[in-house]
Amino acid sequence: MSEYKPQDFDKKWQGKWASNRTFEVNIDPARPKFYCLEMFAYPSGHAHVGHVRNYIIGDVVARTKRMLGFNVLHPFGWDAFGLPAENAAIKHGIHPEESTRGNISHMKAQLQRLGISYAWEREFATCDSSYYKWNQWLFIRMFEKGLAYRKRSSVNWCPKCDTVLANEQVVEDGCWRCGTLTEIRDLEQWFFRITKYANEILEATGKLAKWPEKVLSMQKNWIGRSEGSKIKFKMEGGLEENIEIFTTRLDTVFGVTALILSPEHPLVDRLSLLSSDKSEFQKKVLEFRSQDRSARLSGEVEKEGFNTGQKARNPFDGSSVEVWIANFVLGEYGTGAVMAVPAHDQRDFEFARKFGLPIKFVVCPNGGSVPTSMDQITEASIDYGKLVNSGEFTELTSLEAKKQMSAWAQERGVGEPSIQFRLKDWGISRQRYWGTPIPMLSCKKDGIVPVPDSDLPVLLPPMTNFTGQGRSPLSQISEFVNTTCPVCGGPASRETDTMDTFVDSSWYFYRFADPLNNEAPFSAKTVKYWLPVDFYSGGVEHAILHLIYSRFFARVFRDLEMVDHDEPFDQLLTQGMVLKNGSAMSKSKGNVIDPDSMIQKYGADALRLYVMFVAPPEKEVEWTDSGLEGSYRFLTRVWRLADKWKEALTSSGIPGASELTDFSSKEKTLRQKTHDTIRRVTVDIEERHQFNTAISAMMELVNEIYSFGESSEIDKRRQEVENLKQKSSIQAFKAVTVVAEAIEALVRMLSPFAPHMCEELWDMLGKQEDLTNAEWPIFDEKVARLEEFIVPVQINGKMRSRLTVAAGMPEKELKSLALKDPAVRKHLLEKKIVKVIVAKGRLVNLVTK
RNA sequence: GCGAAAGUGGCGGAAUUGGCAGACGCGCCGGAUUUAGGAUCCGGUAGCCGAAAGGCUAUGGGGGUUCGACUCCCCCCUUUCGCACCA
Repeated sequence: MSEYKPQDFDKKWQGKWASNRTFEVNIDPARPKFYCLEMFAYPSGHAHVGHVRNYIIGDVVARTKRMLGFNVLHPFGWDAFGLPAENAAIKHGIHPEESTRGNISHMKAQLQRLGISYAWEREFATCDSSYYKWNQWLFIRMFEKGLAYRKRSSVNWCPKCDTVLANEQVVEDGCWRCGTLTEIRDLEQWFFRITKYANEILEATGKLAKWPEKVLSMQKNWIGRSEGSKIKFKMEGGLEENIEIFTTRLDTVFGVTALILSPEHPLVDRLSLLSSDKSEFQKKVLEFRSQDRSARLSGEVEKEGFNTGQKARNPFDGSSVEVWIANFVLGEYGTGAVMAVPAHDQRDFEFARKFGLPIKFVVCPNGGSVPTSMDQITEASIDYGKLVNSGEFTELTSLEAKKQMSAWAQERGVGEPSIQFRLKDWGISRQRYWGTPIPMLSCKKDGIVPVPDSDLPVLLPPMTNFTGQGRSPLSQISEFVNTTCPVCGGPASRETDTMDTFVDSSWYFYRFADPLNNEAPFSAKTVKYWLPVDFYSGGVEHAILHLIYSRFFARVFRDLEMVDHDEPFDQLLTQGMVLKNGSAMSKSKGNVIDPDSMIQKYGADALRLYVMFVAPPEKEVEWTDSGLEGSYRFLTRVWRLADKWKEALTSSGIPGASELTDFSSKEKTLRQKTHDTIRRVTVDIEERHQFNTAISAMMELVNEIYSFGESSEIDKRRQEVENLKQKSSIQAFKAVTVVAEAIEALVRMLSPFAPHMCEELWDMLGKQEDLTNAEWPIFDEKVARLEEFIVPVQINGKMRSRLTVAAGMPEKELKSLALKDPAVRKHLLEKKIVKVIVAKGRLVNLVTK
């Protein structure tokens, strides 16, 4: 009798996998490939079970696919640049490089202790110059194509830390690090022209059939396409300008009673000069500008605005309307100006009520009527309907009016159809040290020029003193900043900002295909074989950022003729968090479950199995120690089973189950269960990604093998084979064969979840071949077919009896059997059968009166 | 406010095409084994009535479609997530 002690062999198998290079792969055109990827990790120091869940999900898929005959690429690496390491450097004086490398090696060891089947030879970190070199190379290609450009824009500024913060680093108006209220500053920034692909990316969401609906709808909302028109209103007097507005409700244009500009609108400064009280005008504009962004973040803010005193002419009816400036109109969206239609837009309505603007009703909703007095109405009427008071367009439906009005405006040169997106170009400049240097120079004579490819990478210079003071740490290193212009040879200065780390993560999955390439980011050949990623899993928090950026990069590569696909990820799984005491694990909350201590106590396999068994992968789960113990118990149970049978199973002369006939009914039942389990587990893992039900199917099989083996008759046969070996009776061989079939299939199917134990059992069962690449058990439909069914009999939809019948019994016979059944007859007394429904061998329902 | 998803025993969760609701596991109860505890093995475990046989009620609530609804349709409630002045 041996005992299940994972501590005795976990390390042994991990060592063998590494020394045999079991998970390393090469291109093999003869075999179908499968690229299985989990979102790579930010090396924070310690992985907790929440992180680890994702890696286990990917590992089960990768290991299963390997056994199914696929050439599986399953790599891992590190998203190693970023603020936390730099902040730690400021706080504790440890260089980001040092802390990052230390964290990586610790986390790598954690993943290895879990037995995740990564091709570690492909590992890289984004802070490796051999990786970020290609960020720079790519940046230059994008610059050449006009996809990377510089412009002035407003950014979040923390006055205490004296640095710029990314949008996502501003939490409730304040700096995420020190809580100081952030300000808005205008700075020169580099942008990626993602908006060029906005429409394409949006339209292609329809093709992402294997992505969760939730992620697709988040992306659609984020891109935020809206169709409408741009219309020019000519200013009267004062300025000889047009004010262009964007609207999706051109049908309401006869209801315009004002134009409203955002405080950031380009005309605002000139309008202020025409104002009777310039200083008051400018004061208000500045107030709005500083308030605007923080107001948006905090949610609700009172609508404020003022009349500029200027007027503009509505090209449709020639009416003259006042031009206002208000805080609720966004500068970055559309044209930065809107037409106010208080009768048909709730925001305009509120604004009009507050500031006494006229309200003009021009669209009568279907079934509604035109209000007699505007004083009565309490909210805008936003529904489509029939136009009133709209000149030649009166009586048209909203839809028809939009079309005709748009054409009307276009003919007269006062408007055009327009599509606007909520998505903005991606600002990638970061005034930080720990990131990829932007490979650009500024020369007095030649302007902004890229670093020549031959000078790449622009290495991140050594830095010792992290103060967090002053902007762009790199600007403090004069040896870095001062250089020569590659065009004229004169003095030039380097760009001192670094790239957003989302640039790093937007294409790392291509690099895994060809991680050692020195000539290019990757070769077309390797990427053509391995990409797109077949199965990608990670947290839903990346639904918009990383997953949109990557879709953008794929298209950039495509247009650079480096790849020949549009979409980088075929199938996406977003895994749920692991909670402890109802909330996400975090160091600050002190509720972190450390995988290492669990592995120490129960072994890697029990942890792996529990995490997969507790719920479907997309769901959030609450961590429970007792659940983990249950999984450990199951593994112990499997172990004991194999241990009990190993003598008999390793006897020579046992025929394969498929070579024998005339099994007893008990044996048939176990075989049926074995093959049905193969079917269920395969579908659950491969197609449905319902790992929890795959495991419960295997648990059922184990229960079945136990009850089969516990019978004294079978146990006698087991002993007979153990003692007599090849001289055993055919009956004894049959019993052992059936168990052998079940246990072997079980060990194979369980191995993606519990690879260490299964390797050990495989060895124990005398198998020579390598389990990692062993064949997935083969499902035999004929064996899985039940010979007998239990058919429920209902009367008026209520369960009354069960019939045990042979498979394939004709309807007629089933019906008469049901009617003869005593339990059924009891319920049929004094009742008339109106109808009998037989659902193809599954159920009988008698309808009575 | 808008959008999406979800709501099933004490708990995590099953139910593949509209066809036996509660698979599997946790927990709990009982039995076997054991000097004892632990471990293990076996059995029980939605609620209510009943000694039992059996019956009734149950998938957030209310209606509907159907021979039959956790599953489809309508209304409502609750929870979670996402978006939130995008004109």
